[in-house]
Amino acid sequence: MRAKTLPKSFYLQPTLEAARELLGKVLVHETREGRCAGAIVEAEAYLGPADPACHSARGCTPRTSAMFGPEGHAYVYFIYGMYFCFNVVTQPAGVAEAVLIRALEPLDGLDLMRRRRGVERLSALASGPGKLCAAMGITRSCNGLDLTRPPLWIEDRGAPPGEVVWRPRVGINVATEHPWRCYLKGNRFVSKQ
DNA sequence: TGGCAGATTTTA
DNA sequence: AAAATCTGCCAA
Repeated sequence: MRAKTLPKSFYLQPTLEAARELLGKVLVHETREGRCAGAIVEAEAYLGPADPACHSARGCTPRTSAMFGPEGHAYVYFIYGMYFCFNVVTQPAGVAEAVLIRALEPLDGLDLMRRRRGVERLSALASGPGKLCAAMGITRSCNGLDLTRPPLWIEDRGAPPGEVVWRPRVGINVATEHPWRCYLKGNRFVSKQ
């Protein structure tokens, strides 16, 4: 089956549904170093100002402005002094919700991903939000990019995603009671089962 | 295999 | 001061 880039309209759906629909889709990044890609196997929904764990709950700031922008664009932020996290904006400009991509199954450009990470094991390359950004070469400069075209986009390669489970989100200290993290059951590339 | 400390810098 | 994290080290 030929790969199809997800159209902008894909991102305009309730954020929880977008998170589930993103599982199995393929994130691709092209840089001077080469091209790499991975299938999304784990994601978390962040549901705007009413969700205290969502960055937009503290208003629009220079850091979070991309989440307040149009759907289908990237929201990338820097965390813990050394990692980046990659999100997909899922609502129109002014409605600040997003899906955090938490883990990928590496598909293309495996050597490049290994080099960037300094790790050999395939299952350790992108099994976490910080790891996948390092492996894919996603940094500050990707913040706000339109995900419907190069150099950073998401495509559908027609693979059946598999069984989806919902669990509480990880790495947060508030609103931990909601099962807004979804992943492919039993998948070895997920950050935490 | 699981828990914990340390790394490191941006943000409000 | 805390952060939507990761790694290495230690114990069991």
